[in-house]
Amino acid sequence: MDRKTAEEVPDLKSLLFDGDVGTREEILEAAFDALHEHGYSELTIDAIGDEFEKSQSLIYHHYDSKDELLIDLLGLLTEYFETRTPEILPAEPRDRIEMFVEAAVGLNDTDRTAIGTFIELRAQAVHDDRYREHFVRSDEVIQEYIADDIRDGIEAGVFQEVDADRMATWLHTVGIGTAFRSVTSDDSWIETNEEEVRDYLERRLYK
Amino acid sequence: MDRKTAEEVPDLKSLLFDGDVGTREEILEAAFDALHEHGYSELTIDAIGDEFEKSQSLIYHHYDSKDELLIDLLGLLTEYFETRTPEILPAEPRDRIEMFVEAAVGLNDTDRTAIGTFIELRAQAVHDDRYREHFVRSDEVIQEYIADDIRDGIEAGVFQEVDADRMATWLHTVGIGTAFRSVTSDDSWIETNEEEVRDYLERRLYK
DNA sequence: GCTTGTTGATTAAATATTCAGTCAACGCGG
DNA sequence: CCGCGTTGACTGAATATTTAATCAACAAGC
Repeated sequence: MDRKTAEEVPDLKSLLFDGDVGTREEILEAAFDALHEHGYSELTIDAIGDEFEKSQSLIYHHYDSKDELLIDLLGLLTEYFETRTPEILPAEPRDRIEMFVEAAVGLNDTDRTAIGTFIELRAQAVHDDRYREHFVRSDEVIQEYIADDIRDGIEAGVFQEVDADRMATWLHTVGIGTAFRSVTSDDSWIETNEEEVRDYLERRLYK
Repeated sequence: MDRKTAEEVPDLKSLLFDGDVGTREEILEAAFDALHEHGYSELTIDAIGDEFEKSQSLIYHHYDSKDELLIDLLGLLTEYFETRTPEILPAEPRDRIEMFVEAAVGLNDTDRTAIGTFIELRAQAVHDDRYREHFVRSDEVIQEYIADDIRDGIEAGVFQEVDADRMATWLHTVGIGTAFRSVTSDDSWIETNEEEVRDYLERRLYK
């Protein structure tokens, strides 16, 4: 079923919760792990319970339903991306753009397992508006980060005078496409894809 | 849950099966309709049975399991895209590329509901290699169609001398990203995205 | 001793799958 | 042609299993 080689999943706990890890957080992490292991359509409360040190029934002490738990997890993940993204970006506009491209275009194996989980959650938005809302917002936020970087670069004179919003929209779409394709297909196209994107940036954005 | 306005689903039956519509085909269509209505994770045999004129239990006369049925449906859909795509393309290379871009970038509402179903199936590939195989192959096929069109255009002198495989890879990735994003988010970015893609083609591909 | 967290067992509903039996069509020997 | 056995499509109900959710009881800290 799964083609990943290493079993280790990025430790969401340490990423998402600095310090105070209560039961609620343990549950969220268990849900994330179970989601990663079984996929959304096979995700059961039992499976979440298996990833959870304490009793499965304790989940219902903290959440009213499985649904509510998953929506909470989704909120946590999107919020994480929105707040942490600007914190880890380098200072120089060009480095910042490179980092976005790197993240989108050059996924390593560890990232890919996490991104796969994220993609599966996103796919739920096709039929569930509560999911859709989260991604509408997170797309806006991420895209605005990119647009800001482009504007900074233009201001600093290292980028050409492009339409920042337009290029940010496009870059984000390419990122989503690359991520989706890479977790649902093989590797054969990745390098070629990256070449074209970088070539595009050289011609059109960088001075 | 759903933001589509019109209830009509594209008539798979008439699209996929010309003439001889046996029970097996009716089941496949029912599965497609149910998938469209409920989404993959909420898809039950009962729901498929509801879209199916005959008895629900008859499904098991034709298929060993729900799983087998869905894999069969997937095969049918990918095969459809692979064989029909070249048949409906115009003659001129530039028109052909335009049609690909149109399909990827300018999704109307009817298309979007069908694409949503397709995207949900594709998302299963994250955890199921049987799904993955289908998309690896169909990506290759579609991408090769695009590459061929580009080569034709270069030969005919209407396109610049670009690396056809590289641009085809990139175009297909953009198509996947646009499709995925459009069925899991809102509309606000669509036009901007299209502008950038068309601008890119004008600069980089068209003479 | 009251609140909060925790547990294992239990329930009720949902869901996939099976089954016993009907029916219509078909082939074929008389 | 006429009975008759065979076959495959089909049905409604039954079954087996999975799964979400509940509950009564226990423990610990305050």
